[in-house]
Amino acid sequence: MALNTKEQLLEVGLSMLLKHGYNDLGIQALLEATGVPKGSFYHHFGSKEDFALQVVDRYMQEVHQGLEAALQDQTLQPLDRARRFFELSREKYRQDGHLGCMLGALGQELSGVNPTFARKIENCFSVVTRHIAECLEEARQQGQLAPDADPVELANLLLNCWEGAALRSRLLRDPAPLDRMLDFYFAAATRDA
Amino acid sequence: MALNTKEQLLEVGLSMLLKHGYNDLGIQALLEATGVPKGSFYHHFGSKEDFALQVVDRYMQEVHQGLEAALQDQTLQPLDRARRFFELSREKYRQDGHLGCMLGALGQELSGVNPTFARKIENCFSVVTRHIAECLEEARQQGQLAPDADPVELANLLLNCWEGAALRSRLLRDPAPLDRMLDFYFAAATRDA
DNA sequence: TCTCCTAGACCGACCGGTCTATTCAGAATA
DNA sequence: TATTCTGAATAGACCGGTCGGTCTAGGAGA
Repeated sequence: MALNTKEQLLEVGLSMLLKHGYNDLGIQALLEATGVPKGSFYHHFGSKEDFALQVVDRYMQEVHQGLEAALQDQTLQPLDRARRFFELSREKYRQDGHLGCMLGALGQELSGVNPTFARKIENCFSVVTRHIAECLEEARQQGQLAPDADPVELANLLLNCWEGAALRSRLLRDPAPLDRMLDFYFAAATRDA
Repeated sequence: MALNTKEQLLEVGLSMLLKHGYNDLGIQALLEATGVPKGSFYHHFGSKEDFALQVVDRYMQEVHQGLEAALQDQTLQPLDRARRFFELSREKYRQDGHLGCMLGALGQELSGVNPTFARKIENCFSVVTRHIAECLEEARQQGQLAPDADPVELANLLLNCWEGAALRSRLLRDPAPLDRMLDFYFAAATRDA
């Protein structure tokens, strides 16, 4: 049952962390929600911070699933693959109740005081942009983007703007800002291809 | 001294809130930093939440100063006025140690559980976009933007993307994402004017 | 004196984390 | 196969510290 218990803590912890953020999530509340006793929690995790970092890892597993599903889809043009990834993310946000992106939320909450988390989240962003940049480079080679376009910078822009739209979507509990942002970005990026 | 005490709490509270966020900011720490006794705090503020909401009001006063300084500058073209506002904001972030925008940080941290804050922050964003939209409408009329451009939507896009860049800037303690985002946005917005 | 504000001791609740006892599946031994 | 052994996992009482908030007393200006 050990694996199940840990998995359950991570899974329920993921949704609670998304809603409450880090500091507003009490261990006790998590244990009550899962029915897991405290001893088990501290058997599997060294501390609350360790736990949260592992939740982020789990979150990133899902992100990578989305990246793979979208960016490896050979039936789409490279640029459409990139857009597809964010549309998949939008659907995930919808399932979670329009709470936006956990990386953005934890990044904002913790990066002012906790360098470990700041590095962790920035590293996650950097990994995602790397994949997207590869995809955009392919788009550039196929003429979907201007020949002098910088895929790495374009990928960072895309992700950053997405995170801003995700914040607004969280505030409004409405996915509309996400779509508006994608429309604007892809129209702008392709205009002078 | 009453006014001074309250002002001091708001001012020091502003910088501490920016760095720590809401839940990680203890009343006690604020009182130690200001030398104000607890009784005074609860004389001026009904609760921690009330205090934080007033800090946001104070933050918005500064935002409005920036809006006025930039958007009323008749020596600039309308579109340059809008850009100027964000450049002023960027300079403010720099002074604060590249911690980004307090609205974005509090919005991310609290909007999952606290509807009062969610509404408050969303309202702040909405007020800012309204001013920017007016400015963009002027730009449209002067031919700096396409005749069929939607100033309200463009203003929301601009602010949302800015907030995303501000998050990344906070993570990296580096203003570069802010400038990249402005370059991209204004190039895109003006291209088909 | 009356009102506003300062002053800080004090409160119960809750926080993250520790500790010890117990359970239990499976390896080891015969 | 029956028994013992062992370590991982469960279980929750318990800890000191800190949290936001209350209360009462004192001081200052009208």
